[in-house]
Amino acid sequence: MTARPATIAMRADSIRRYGRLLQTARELFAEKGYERTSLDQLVARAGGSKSSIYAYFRNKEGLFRAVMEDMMEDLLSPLESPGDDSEGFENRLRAVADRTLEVLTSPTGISFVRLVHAQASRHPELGESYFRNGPERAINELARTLETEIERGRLSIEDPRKTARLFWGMMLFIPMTERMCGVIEPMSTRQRRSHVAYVVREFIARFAAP
Amino acid sequence: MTARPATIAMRADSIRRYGRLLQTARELFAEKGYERTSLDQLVARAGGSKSSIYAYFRNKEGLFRAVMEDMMEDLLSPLESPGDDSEGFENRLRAVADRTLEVLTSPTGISFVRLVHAQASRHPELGESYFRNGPERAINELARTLETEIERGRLSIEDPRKTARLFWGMMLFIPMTERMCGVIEPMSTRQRRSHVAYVVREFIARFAAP
DNA sequence: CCGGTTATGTACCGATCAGTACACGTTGTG
DNA sequence: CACAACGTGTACTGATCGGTACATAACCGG
Repeated sequence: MTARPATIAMRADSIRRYGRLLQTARELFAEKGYERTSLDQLVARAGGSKSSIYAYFRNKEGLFRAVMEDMMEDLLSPLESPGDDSEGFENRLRAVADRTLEVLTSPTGISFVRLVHAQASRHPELGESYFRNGPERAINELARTLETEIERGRLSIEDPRKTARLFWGMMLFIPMTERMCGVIEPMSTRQRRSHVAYVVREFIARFAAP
Repeated sequence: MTARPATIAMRADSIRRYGRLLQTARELFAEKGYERTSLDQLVARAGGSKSSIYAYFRNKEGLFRAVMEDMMEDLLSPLESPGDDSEGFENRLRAVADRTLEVLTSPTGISFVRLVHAQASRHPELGESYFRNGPERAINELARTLETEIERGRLSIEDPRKTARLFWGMMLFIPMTERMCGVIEPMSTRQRRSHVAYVVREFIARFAAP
């Protein structure tokens, strides 16, 4: 297939091939789902051959796991930025909420969550891993932020973790559902900002200390 | 396959066969998803033969659409109960929220939502139809209830529809996500009641008129 | 420059799929 | 009772799937 005479060293070439297979598999799984993606299609689009797939990933399931790990890393890493304490509670909340909403409602994010939900029964460790590193982490980190804000006397909250769950629900549920059902396009920056501003404003107003 | 001599009139027999195919297809799609369910499996479990499937549903896609319409009706009908005005706002809110949470986090509900989300890109009308008859209706009905409560001076809310979206997010997002990812079992009645009571209490307390 | 090892491309395999052809048995009608 | 119409079961088809055997090509240390 590749007309390139391959004068380059095998090592580097293999790495490139590996990355290309992984990237293309990602696109295909995102477009068509796991079952509707065939390895022949993957080879046709990415180049190389099925032998490479089985050498690198053992089988289709192994390829899927590798793709999902790769996607998870890419999607969750933007959410790790620590948040600058100097910008104040409201701005920090807005920043982290906006990043989260952006990632989750993006085409890649929606495809990823669809794959996780659809395959969670066959791959329990996938659903578990996503939940622990995604939603649960977001809840815990927000809870810690809320605690310090409580100590400063700015919020009137009894259980920070439960309240963090409420916040993420208010922020994400409807936009996510709309995107998952395909009734809205990916959100523009303006739409996102507007939604985030509204929810954060409501949240702070409603949960502020009297 | 069926040893029954079929002395009954064809008409009634066909109806039973139709219903049995629909019901069994529903179970199979819920268990294994659309792509992993084969029509041979369906015939093996439901009895009858593939000819009947193609006579009744035209093809596999038609069967899928029929199954999803059937499931949607079953799932959404419990949510139509009007709600008794005499029991007061808080109790009505609790009742409708509990029914909704029960339906959506049940095994059937989770399977249905997974199918909708997974097939929404290939069947835009399916995602649309679910969203309009499910989430959107729930939002609109809650918004109407909120409006009357605002008029009575009990709530301090500017935009009832936006607030209804917040409420459903608080109520459903985390439990649904946990179920979709497979990190919790179906909720017990106690768990559901407890969650509903917490969210409703918080909601009313935070959004009450001063 | 050479021999053994590894990676890759090609051709193929059995299994399984959605969909169909066709013949059989049942049913309502003359 | 006979005949036409219809619904159903069986057997099949061509296509496609994941996975593999094998030959070839590129690399390495000697």
